[in-house]
Amino acid sequence: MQTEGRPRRSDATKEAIRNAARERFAKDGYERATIRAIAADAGIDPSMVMRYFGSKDRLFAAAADFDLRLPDPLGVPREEVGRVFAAHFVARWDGDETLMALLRSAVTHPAAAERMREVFAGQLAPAVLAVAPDRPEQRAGLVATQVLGVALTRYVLRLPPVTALERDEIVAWLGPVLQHYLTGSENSATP
Amino acid sequence: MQTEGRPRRSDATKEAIRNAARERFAKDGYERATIRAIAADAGIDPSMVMRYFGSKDRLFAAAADFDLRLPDPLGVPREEVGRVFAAHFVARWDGDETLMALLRSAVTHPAAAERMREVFAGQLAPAVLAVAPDRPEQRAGLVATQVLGVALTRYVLRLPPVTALERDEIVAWLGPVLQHYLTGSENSATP
DNA sequence: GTTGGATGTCAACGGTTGTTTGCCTACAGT
DNA sequence: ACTGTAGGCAAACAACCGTTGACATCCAAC
Repeated sequence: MQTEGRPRRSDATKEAIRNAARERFAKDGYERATIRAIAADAGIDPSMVMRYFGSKDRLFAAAADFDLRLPDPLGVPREEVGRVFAAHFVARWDGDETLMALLRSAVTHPAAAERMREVFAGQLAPAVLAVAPDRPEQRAGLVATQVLGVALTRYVLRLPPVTALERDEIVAWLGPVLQHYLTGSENSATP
Repeated sequence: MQTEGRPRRSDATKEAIRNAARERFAKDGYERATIRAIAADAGIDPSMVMRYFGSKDRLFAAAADFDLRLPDPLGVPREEVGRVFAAHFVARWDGDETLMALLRSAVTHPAAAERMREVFAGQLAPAVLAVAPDRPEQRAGLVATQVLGVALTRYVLRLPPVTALERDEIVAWLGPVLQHYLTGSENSATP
């Protein structure tokens, strides 16, 4: 199957729609992000969105293609992997609003929730497996609770004490916790 | 101001509406939970919802009145407060769908997000203050990240590794983490 | 028994949504 | 220069939303 033909004149429009959709989904969630508003942001007619993406669902799928870009855990000392992961996640959340689009939409839109599950099962779980062969899925799940909890309270709910934290402070607090989940045991305190 | 008159015949209807609204808001979030669907669940006409609650916003406010029911932290030994809090939260999430209604709605509805901030500022922060006078708001915020992260991944996103955990296992993993946030310091590992 | 307010139903309004259809324009291949 | 096709726009569709007002019905107080 050929996915890349010769560049077409409409590629720029398609890209503009995708970008506008990402912003709207990130800011408003799936239901409040209307095709009309997305089209207006992209400077074109709503029907163009349908022509190029078929439906709102498929537009969302195209706009919410997310890559965690996790670092290779084998490159860092085992006792620092928690801090490295924490630093990576916090930096990743700030630089890309795709996760926000995914998070805001996943709460009410089943397909978005499924995509979120795929991201963590397909990207986080393998990385955890490389550092902790003992019950890796469970550890990956626990890491997800803490990491998504920060994203939720900081960027979506905007709890004042959490938004007030500096990135360094978050990393300093979260590092030992993720280390606990990655290399600790159920009954141990933080390592 | 008198808030409680003689019992009226409509009190049962009002209560039925509130219960149906709580369920719908918990399952579908604010926008997808329609007044028509709520009224159908309660077995009455949609216009009754407007008569008794005025608007959808005020119905939500009435249905999402949430109490964390936190235990008094002064009643438990200082080194066990993390585990006690963890056990309480996990049990609290299971028994009451009001938090789910609040969480699912807060992601897209600003008023619901504000209510969520009030709950944690007004109920969690004071409890934390009693056990940790040093930077209590910050610690309360950190506890919120972990606790809401579990609620999000377990009950909303339904990440398989998290839903698979038993309540005891969650408490065992979360206890040291909350203890870290409540009584630890930024650079310490073990509390 | 009559009256008056509380309780409830029915139908409709104005607005917004995702999606479809028809038509016009502009450009690339011949 | 001509033509076929891709790019783009405007209008409309059917469905659904929150909300409103007019009208029926019940029950309690006089």
